Amino acid sequence: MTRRFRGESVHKVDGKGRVSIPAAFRRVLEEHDPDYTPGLNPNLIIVYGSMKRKFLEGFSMASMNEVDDKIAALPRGSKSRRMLERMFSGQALHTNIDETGRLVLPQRIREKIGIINDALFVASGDTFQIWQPDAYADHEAEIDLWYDDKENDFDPLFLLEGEGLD
Amino acid sequence: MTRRFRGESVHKVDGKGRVSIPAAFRRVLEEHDPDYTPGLNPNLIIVYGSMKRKFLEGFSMASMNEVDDKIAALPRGSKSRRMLERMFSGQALHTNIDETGRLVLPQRIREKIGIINDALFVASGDTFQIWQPDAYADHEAEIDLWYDDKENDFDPLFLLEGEGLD
DNA sequence: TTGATTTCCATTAATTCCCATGGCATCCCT
DNA sequence: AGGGATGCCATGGGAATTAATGGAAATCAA
Repeated sequence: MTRRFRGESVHKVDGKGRVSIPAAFRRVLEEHDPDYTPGLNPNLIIVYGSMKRKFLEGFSMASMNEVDDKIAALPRGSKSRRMLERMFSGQALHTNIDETGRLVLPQRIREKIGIINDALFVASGDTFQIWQPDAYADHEAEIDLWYDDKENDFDPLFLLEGEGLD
Repeated sequence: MTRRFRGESVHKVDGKGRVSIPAAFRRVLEEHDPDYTPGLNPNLIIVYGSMKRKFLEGFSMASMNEVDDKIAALPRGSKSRRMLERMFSGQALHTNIDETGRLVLPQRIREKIGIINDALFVASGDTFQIWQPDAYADHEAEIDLWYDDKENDFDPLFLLEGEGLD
């Protein structure tokens, strides 16, 4: 296993849709782009998916290839395969980071998830998510509630022991 | 399992957030970083977690990978998994020790646990914790309270027999 | 040809790098 | 056993770099 995305941070989005990608994420994208060489700009895929989805998902080239391969292994014409293909082929955008470390989010995509001035980047294993900050807070509220029930010194690692937890 | 963290000590934090990591801890981090080679600087992950948590948790690469794998084994979309992913992917920081044996704690993280001039490092099995010294004292007091309930000659090792787990 | 998209340059704050010092503990040599 | 010499450890300070962000000029595209 190589290096994963890690961390969260908020960045400004300007009128043209430009956003800085967290520097730490850039390192991962570079490392996972087979075409990358120092001095060049790493590629990545932004998946926006259906209207239901309230965040964007960023894939390194390596992770995307992995997903593509898995999809390709599904029976041709199966419903799952068609669904996945639509999402990861159609509802996705191949782009790259520019020399100043920024990514351009087209207006249509920004509108879809309600981003205006700020974008929240959150690492999630071998992909990362981009949220409109308030939407993320709402989304996480449920988890927070559940967590608030726990003892003050509850260690989430306990969940790894996987007893009867959901 | 190999060598574990052991001991506790206080170190200065300067204006830039630099703190020396206890030398003994460094040895463990080096040993547990698959990418480490003499002359290089070992990587580690600092997990800061939710607002509730009053300390930082330091993971060697090996321990972190172990945790990542266990998380990946949980059912996708379950509350536990999302909770853990948020904590160990989002609320965490991948960093490394510099040539002088120091670690940099970004301001945001220092503020979160109230660290100003000093940081207390406490070993805890295969991870270690970083506390604002006074906060740790309070925390210890709670543990002492619990311990005071036990008989005078209560041997903590008795807990290993796994009777009344809580 | 007008709005949108890229490039290129500029600024400031944050982060990293490099060099320096004093304190201990160890080693070693005579 | 004395007395450096050696080396790692904990810290500090300043210089050099990178990161994040803004704005204007140059290109595209329909």
